[in-house]
Amino acid sequence: MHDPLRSQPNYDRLLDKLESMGPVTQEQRAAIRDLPIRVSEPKGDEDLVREGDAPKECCLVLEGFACRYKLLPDGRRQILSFHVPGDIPDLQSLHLRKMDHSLAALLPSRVVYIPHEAIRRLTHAHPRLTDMLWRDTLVDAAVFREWMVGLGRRSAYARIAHLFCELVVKFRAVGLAKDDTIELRLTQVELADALGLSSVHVNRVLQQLRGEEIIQMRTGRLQVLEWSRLTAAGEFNEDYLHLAAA
Amino acid sequence: MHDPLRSQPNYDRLLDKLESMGPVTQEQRAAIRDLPIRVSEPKGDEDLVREGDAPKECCLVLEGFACRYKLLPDGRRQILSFHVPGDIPDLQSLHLRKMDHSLAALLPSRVVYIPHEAIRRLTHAHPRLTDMLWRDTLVDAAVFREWMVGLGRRSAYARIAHLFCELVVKFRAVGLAKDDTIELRLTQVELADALGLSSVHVNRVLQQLRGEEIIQMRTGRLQVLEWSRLTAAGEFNEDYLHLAAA
DNA sequence: CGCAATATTGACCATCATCAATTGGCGTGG
DNA sequence: CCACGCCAATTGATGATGGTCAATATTGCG
Repeated sequence: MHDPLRSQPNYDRLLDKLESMGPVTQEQRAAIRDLPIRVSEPKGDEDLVREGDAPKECCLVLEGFACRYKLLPDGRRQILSFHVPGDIPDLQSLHLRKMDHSLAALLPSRVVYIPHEAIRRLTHAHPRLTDMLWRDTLVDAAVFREWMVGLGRRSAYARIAHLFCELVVKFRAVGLAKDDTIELRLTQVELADALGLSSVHVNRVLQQLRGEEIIQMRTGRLQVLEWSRLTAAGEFNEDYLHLAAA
Repeated sequence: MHDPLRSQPNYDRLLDKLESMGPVTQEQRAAIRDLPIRVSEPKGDEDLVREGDAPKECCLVLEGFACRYKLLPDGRRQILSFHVPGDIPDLQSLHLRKMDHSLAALLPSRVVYIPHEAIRRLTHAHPRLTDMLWRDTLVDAAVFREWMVGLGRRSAYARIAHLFCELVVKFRAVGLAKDDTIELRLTQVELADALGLSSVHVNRVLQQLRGEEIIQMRTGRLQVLEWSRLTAAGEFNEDYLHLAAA
């Protein structure tokens, strides 16, 4: 579980993301690479952090796929976000002591934990990096807002189309899309929990999207056959992902 | 529209909020009070910032009531958050160039606009203030998450009860609640747009909540008759508001 | 007093949830 | 290599929650 190594080569995805926001100096890059880390390789369906915890470190996803979620008293679940390599899904724990939701790996993944104290020193020493990390949490919030619109106002059909658009764009941004295809290992139950739907209904809408030849879904693989029809179906506009530089 | 005055006494609510997160030194307090501002007094139902804008300043609410929202192509609306005095609803614009949603006053209000450049200088000079402002945007995101759960998984009845709980707690936190009563000037259409419901259905559920003598609602006035039953109905737990110090 | 916005009501209906099987895919142990 | 078992996907039947439409009643306010 513990890994004494430092300066693993795996800040690359995170650095890529930060560089997409603006220039990163050699000094800043070095400061990030020097962050102490603890490596972990969760199996699929394993909680990384739980609601109620007061973690002392943040989790950076190196490989795999993760999500954040909340459980209701009766056991129903709402998935709040999906996370790809380069994301720090619980960066908010740096400033919010107690987790108001849980973080889980959805696939066997590789993550590193970075102590809050180290991040705090980093941010206090490098205001530009602070801005970038802050910005990252703000994009996070922007995605929440877009999901709220879907959950509150869009039909099941549009919601699913929209989520697929978002995932394709996010995967593409981290080099995990081959053309119009992504490796998406989500069960229909997981999709339903993200979309505020029942898995039965998700199943039916997926059949419709396939029948209309807008997408193709085989085991763990989503292929977009007609991007324009998918974005139209989901009323998708990627502005909310704020991929352009700050 | 423009007001050359500086050091208005109205940073009090913001300073109160920051102080609730941790100690604020005299120097930091002075730095905030010295921020240049432009005062504005929007009428009710007036947009302060619009989706697509690239604002060069942030908006601090001094008095009144505001909300953020998104419009769908067909004109339907999803309200994303409500804001009370002391809030900086569009602080995210400091790091996200283009607004992905709009900000509007719901009542005649008083707000000030603070230039991004001034805030940026402030944060780069005062890492502790940065942490606090960052934290504020993180609480914002935490509220989005809780709303997502409501929109995705809770019944109309629970959603409304939950929102009322949240509003009472938020109003109380800024001294705008008298005992169990708040001045809540929201139309049923506005409630519906926040809750992802139709106004007709909101009306019916409100009647139920009144009939059960859990709340009382007269014009612009919400009184909670039985807090325990309201929180139970809404499955409300205020942890997500992160009111306790960092 | 009269307008305009808001709230309320009733009738009807669509979307989506629930429940309960059944089918299919796939890894594993014999 | 094949049968078993498990999980995920699929299907059908039924019904509830909440939407839509349209009319009416209220309320605030100039």
